[in-house]
Order: sequence, then C-alpha cells, then structure tokens
Amino acid sequence: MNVSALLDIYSTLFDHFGPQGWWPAQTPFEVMVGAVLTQNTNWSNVSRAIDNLRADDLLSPERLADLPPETLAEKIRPSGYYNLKARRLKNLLTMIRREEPAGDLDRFFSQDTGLLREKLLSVKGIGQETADSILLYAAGKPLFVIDAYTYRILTRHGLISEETDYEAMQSLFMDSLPLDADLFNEYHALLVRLGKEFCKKSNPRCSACPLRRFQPLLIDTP
DNA sequence: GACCAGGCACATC
DNA sequence: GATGTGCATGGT
Repeated sequence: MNVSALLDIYSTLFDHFGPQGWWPAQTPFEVMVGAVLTQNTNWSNVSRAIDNLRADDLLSPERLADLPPETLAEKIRPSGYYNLKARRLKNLLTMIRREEPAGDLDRFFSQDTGLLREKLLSVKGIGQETADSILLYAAGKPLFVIDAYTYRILTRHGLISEETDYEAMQSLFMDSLPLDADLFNEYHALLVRLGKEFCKKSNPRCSACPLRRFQPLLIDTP
C-alpha cells in the first residue's frame, strides 16, 4: 500500500459516489451524541433516537447532563443498547462538564489534539473509533477514522492482513496522505457508503463494486 | 426467524 | 495476551 494506491481508491470512490456531506448532524454536540449512539448500530435507528432528543430540545451538553439517566435511556431507546449508551453519554457529559463547566465545546476542542484524544479515551464507553469520529467530525481535527467497513473493505481486497489492528490501519492512511480533515472526512464517509452498498458482511456485491479492479481476492458468492 | 448494523468493556482461560 | 460474551433496537 502506498500513497498513490490510497489516492487512487479515493478518486475512484469520489467519482462513483460524489461528496457524502458527512457527518449527518446539525451541530458538533449532535455529532458527539451520534458517535456514541451509532456504536454497532444502524444509522436509521440512531436517527430516530436523535429525533427524540431534538423534539424535546435536549441536544445541548447542559440539558442532556441535567436529564435523569432513566429518562435519557427511554429517549434513545430506538438506537439499541439504550441503558448502556445512556450511561456512556452520561460519562461523556460528566467529563465535558468537568473540563468546561459552561459547556463551551469550541473551547474544549481548541486543545491539543493528542490531549483531547486522551481525554475522550479516558471516558468509559468511548473507544478509538468513537473518539476519532468526534475529533474529526465534531472538532475538525485531521484524524482518520477506522471502522468495521474500513477493515472489511481493506481485508477483502487483500490490501491488509486480517490481523491488522486499529492503530496500524489508521497509520496506513495518516502516514501517507496529507493530514487534511476535509480529505479524511470525505474518505471515511465514502468507505462507509461503499460498505453499505457493496461490502456488507453477507452477500457482498463484489462484481459491481467500484473498487473491483483493486481486488485480487474476489468474493462473489451466490 | 436468522442475520445484520458506522463498538466497547469486561470476564475468563 | 487471546478469545468470548453482554448489551437491544429495527430493517431485510
């Protein structure tokens, strides 16, 4: 894997799908909430949960922090794992309130990226993908987000081994591409788009995949 | 009814 | 350190 291959894949995806306009949210705080809610969950379910919060005007750090955990859980029920995710959101809100009592997210995000990432990762329920999603899509930091689709796409095309971990995949992109938040934003969104349409866990539509010329290992199962 | 979806923490060996 | 399991809804 080298720079030109990664850029070649990017161009191919962009030419095929066009700009994805990510993240699907109205505010940075909404991105943070969505990043937690979408853990191992279909976005359409997350969207319902966020609609519930928006309908009650709860999409702010202060108002969500003041909400009883049971009430929060009920609001986000459609996103699945709702008790777990209510706790995770509460953990995140507690950290933010400790860092920024006024709930000033701009100020929070103006910190050093590495430090910010550590603070996010220290929250129970925020792992690498969720942290990086928040950093890229809410804070605009140039970090490449790795997810299940990225892993599946790269392994199925024989571009990485199945043992490759999160950090190694992230380095793959970040060590060769320019550290550009707009590029990383679009690239990750395009990989998800490709994953949803062509690289599902079962029944991959490999023969119609825009990246088919990159795959030495074709998996076109009946 | 089985399988899947933009993870993560924790138990157990 | 690797591997397994709980968490849960809604769509296909």
